[in-house]
Amino acid sequence: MLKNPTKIFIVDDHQMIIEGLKSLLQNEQTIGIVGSATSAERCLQFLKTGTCDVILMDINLPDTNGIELCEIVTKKYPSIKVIALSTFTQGTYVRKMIENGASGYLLKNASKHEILKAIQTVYENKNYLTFEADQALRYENELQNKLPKLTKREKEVLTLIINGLTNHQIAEKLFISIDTVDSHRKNLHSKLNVNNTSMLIKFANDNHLI
Amino acid sequence: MLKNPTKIFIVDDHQMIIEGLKSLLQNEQTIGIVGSATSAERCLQFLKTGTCDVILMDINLPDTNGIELCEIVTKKYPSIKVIALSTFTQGTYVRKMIENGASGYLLKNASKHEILKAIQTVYENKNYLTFEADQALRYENELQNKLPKLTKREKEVLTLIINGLTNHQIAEKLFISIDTVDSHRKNLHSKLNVNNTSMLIKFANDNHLI
DNA sequence: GTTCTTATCCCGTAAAAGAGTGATTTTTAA
DNA sequence: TTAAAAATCACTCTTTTACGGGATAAGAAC
Repeated sequence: MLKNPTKIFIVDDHQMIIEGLKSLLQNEQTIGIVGSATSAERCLQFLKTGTCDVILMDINLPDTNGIELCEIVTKKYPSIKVIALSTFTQGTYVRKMIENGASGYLLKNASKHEILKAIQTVYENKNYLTFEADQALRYENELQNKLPKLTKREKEVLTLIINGLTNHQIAEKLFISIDTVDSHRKNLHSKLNVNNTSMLIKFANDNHLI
Repeated sequence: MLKNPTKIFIVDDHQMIIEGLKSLLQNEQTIGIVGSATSAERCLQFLKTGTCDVILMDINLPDTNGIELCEIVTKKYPSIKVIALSTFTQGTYVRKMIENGASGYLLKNASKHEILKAIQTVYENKNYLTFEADQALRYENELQNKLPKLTKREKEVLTLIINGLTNHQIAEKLFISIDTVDSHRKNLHSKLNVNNTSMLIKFANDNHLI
């Protein structure tokens, strides 16, 4: 008994990656590559007339980024599953793709075996995260939970501090008193456990607070 | 009259890229792919027994990075030409690869035509830089020339400031007087045209001074 | 051999930031 | 609706920066 092959579409601005994937997958009977695109726009163009089951989608695209494209596609075509393709496993990327409807996350050094497994898994309505992506996600959650929560105003003040403004200038910009700015600053210091401006900036940069 | 095909070796930790390049280049009579590796170590392993004319080399490798590998290969096997492969065109990368012996720089979204041209160019002992890499290099040089030159001590002090140390702590660490630290700080301010610590840090970060 | 750069140090003043404590109002959430 | 959290402002005091002057010695550059 022969199944219909799973229809795959590839979006990546690197022609080499597209060729690589085609080359890796072309001899598989269970799947068929129905097309590819090097930009978000061309991908959407294809979907107007064509169809597919699974999209292998690069995160870094020239026009729209993969995260937005993912959102558009999964909302407009709920039956299509998206697997994110990336060189990196930064927790934020993984999280954003999942939040925007991706069902899977693969690294570009994935083996043929892993790619096939990912495709099969998402085709069965399950999620597939490559090991590193899963780790990154857990790690990010862990970190995020350990970081003190800054209020909206505190973040605002912190941003201005990082941009080189003095308390006086910040006060003017936000239409508040210098004492208030000073209060926010003191709270930032005690929350983040630092005691001068440069340590504050260092902490913010190190932890991508802004 | 038939020429011997140019022997190509590929180093990239992404199996997809290797497959893509092979797929793109396999039908070219002028070149022949003699092998590939997913790490610097395996590349060096190959070169002990095998040979090639041109190596297409990814900059970001798991073990040694491409910049070091490039240096090793071009010193040990001067007849081999290296073309750097990268997703990014950051001036520093381009410069470092060229400094370490690379003859070419390609982006991973290069077309088949450009790849062939690059291979041919470096095989003729000339250099090939993709447009973006060339631009990035010029831009970096331009920037570098515009930036004020900091002395060794000033950079040292700047680094410590960025790490959150006060003048007092810096003075202790460098075994100099607080007044001296203050002088360096004043010079940094006037050279970089800023007037407080956070602007100083911002400038340093924005221009990759440290 | 003289000038320029670098690194060092000192003085003094004013401004800014750091730190403690307390208090009021508005928003948010339980 | 009531308690908690966030945002606001005020006052004091200390420490740190910012910035204006200098000055000196060693070494590099010319």
